[in-house]
Parts: sequence; C-alpha cells; structure tokens
Amino acid sequence: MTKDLSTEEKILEAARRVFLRDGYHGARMEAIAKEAKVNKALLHYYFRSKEKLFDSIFQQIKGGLLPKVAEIFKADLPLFDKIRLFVESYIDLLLESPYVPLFMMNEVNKDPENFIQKMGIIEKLQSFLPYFIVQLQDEIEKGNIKPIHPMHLLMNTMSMCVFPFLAKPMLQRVSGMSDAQYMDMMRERKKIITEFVISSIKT
Amino acid sequence: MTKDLSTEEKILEAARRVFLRDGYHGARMEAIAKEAKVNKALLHYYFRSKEKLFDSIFQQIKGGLLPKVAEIFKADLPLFDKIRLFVESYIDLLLESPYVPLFMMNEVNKDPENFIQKMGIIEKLQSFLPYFIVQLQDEIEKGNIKPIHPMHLLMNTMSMCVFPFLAKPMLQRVSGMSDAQYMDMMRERKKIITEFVISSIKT
DNA sequence: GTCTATATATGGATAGAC
DNA sequence: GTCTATCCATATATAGAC
Repeated sequence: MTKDLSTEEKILEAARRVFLRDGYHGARMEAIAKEAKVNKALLHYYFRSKEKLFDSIFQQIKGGLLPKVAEIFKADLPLFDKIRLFVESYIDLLLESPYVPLFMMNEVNKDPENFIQKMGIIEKLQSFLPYFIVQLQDEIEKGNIKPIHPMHLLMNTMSMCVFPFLAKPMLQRVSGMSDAQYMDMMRERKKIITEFVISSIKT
Repeated sequence: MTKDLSTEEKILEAARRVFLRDGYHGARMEAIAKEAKVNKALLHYYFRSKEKLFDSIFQQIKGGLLPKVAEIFKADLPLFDKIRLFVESYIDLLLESPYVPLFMMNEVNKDPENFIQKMGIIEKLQSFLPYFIVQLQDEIEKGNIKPIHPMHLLMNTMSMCVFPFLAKPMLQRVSGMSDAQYMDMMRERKKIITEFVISSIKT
C-alpha cells in the first residue's frame, strides 16, 4: 500500500489527479479532500488556498517534460536518432501522464505570457534549438534530407506524438479500445511515427 | 456595424466567444452579458440557464466540422486528392475558429460517451470510413503506397492539422509571431502537411 | 494535526417594477 | 423586453474545540 504517506503528500497526490482530470475551474476542493481521504479543512491548513495548492501541482508537473527533450536535442547524435529518441521518450512520458497535455494546453491558453515565463520555455528552447537547426541545415546541404523548415519538422513530429493523447477519450471510444489497448497502440505508434517522419524527409 | 442584431443574437455571439475562450466552467454569465452589452438578467430571460445557453452554442459549433470531412472522404476522388482536400478544408475551417479544437477536447474529456452521442460521431464515421479503408487497401495492394493502418494515417494527418491550433498561444509566443503571421504560417502549412503525408506513404 | 461548525465570497437564478 | 434588487446554492476559506 501507498498509505504510509504523510497527509501533505496524500493531498498533493490527490490534487494532482483531480486538477489534471478536471482543470482548475472544474476541480473542487471537496473532491480533492475526498480523493485524499482527508478533511476538507486540512487542504487549507497545509496550502492556505486553492490557488496555492494548484501552484504546487503545476511546479511538480512542469519538471518532467522539457528537460528530457532538451537533453536529447543537445546530445551528439545523428539526426534520425534524435527524432527516434524524441518520439520514444516523449510518448513514454505521456503514457505515464496522459492528462498532462490537455492540462498544459488549457493553462497556456489562460495566460500565455505568464505560462511561458513560469515554465521557462524560452530559455530551454534557446539551449538546444540552435544546435538542432544547424544540424538539420547541414543534413539538407549534404543532400541527405529534403529541405524542410525546422519549425515544421518539430511541429509535425510533436503533433503526431501529443495529439492522440489530447483526443484520447474520443479516439478510444470511437475505436472501441480499452485503456490497455489504447496504451499498446501508442507504444506501437512510436515506431510508426518515427518511420513516418523519416521516410517523409529522407531523399 | 454589426449592432442591428437582436438581443438574442447578440447574446449568442457573445456566449460563443466567451465559452470558446474560457470553457464551460471558466465562463461567467456576467462576462457574457458584458461582452454582449446587455443586462445579466436578459441571459436568463432568453435562455433560462447557463447550461441551456451553452447547449445552444454547442449545437451551433457542432455543425461545421464533421459534415465537411465526411463529404470529402465519400467523394469519388483519388486518395492523394482526398488527403489534400481534407488538409486544406480542415485548416481553412480552423482558421475561422481557432478556439474550437481546445473547446472540443475539453468537452469530450468531461463526458466522452455523452459528447460522442451528442455529436453523432459514430454515425458520421460509419458513413465514410469504410469507403476510405477500402480505397487505401486498394492502393496498398496496387503497390502505389506503403502499407499503413488507416487509423494511423488519419491520426497523423489530423494531428498535424489540429495540434498547431491547440498549441497556438504557446507556439505563437515562442516564435514571436503576430496573429496575422501565425495565420499565414498555417496557410503555408496546408501545402507542407500534404506533401509530408504523401511523400511519407508513396512508394 | 485533525475535526465540526460556520463565515464569506462568488456566481447563477428569480421577482417585480418599469 | 429590459432593468434593479435580491435570493439561493455552491465552493472557498476560517474559527475554534479537541
């Protein structure tokens, strides 16, 4: 059992689940308390307000995504390996937290400037994007891949990884898959996306 | 000026904007009234409740998307033409209503069964998917395209069209584009996506 | 630290005058 | 049809006993 957690940790775990599932406005302090099996008043004892509790969750979620991506793109690897690694580790991450993408999209939508600043996105991008652009340009000049704008290549690849998680509830229903089947499909998809991207840009 | 609209129409217009931007829970009746420049009580006079007003908007939004897609896929056209037409008309639609995708993702997330039923998605899919699957299978057997599961092909194509709208607020900021520039980029993207998909599956 | 009870704030809904 | 005033439910937040 995971029930030897401190009250504070139980609340954080529950809050994460509820906020991710229902969004900030949809989430209810009551629901979080129930999920954590603690009294409602304790949420305020530990975190003072809904807003502050939410911020704790946000900080926690923020850690996982970008650092991994930056690491891959900065590595000294052939372009196709980077693409493959990016797709694989990105989908693996999302398989663990399928609600994160929709949550993030909503957060950024509420207040883009603030979101980007809180996430430190600009600095992260600057830390690896230039390397990637040079590498891509290099491969194009060598004639190994067709000309493509780095932004579109990244956007295409990311789209195919993330979108199926955003649309999961819908796609799962219309295709009649169980949760397990959907996850299996996404694991298969790692290979499919990689091949799709590579065979599209290879000369 | 558009201000010779009836009060009811003004409310509907305002409600559409606010619900799309803030989502159901995030939207405030007060905000809709203000946006429509009418008294708050009038929203209830015309639509009785927030729920009912929301339903009106939902019905209105529902009309645009799927019918167009179904039409294209049922048409008697070569596969590559269908892909091109799908991408073009899909992105054109989204350019007019960039908030619709995130709104839809949130709605389906709240209550998938209910959403799919209200949208009539299953029937729409059944009306054109079989044709598409046969056509794709046919092209694969003829050796014109590489083997690919129809679901993945559709998912890939749709992902690349929709995701940039979902992530618009973020992508726009990090790339420093204005609204107009972002729209131009999406228009360019129609060609890029089509070529990306086709060159990926062509033998 | 944890509970019950309660205060306070917000937002949706209604009554009633005009 | 449109307004002001107000009600009422819900949800967040606090007080105070244990």
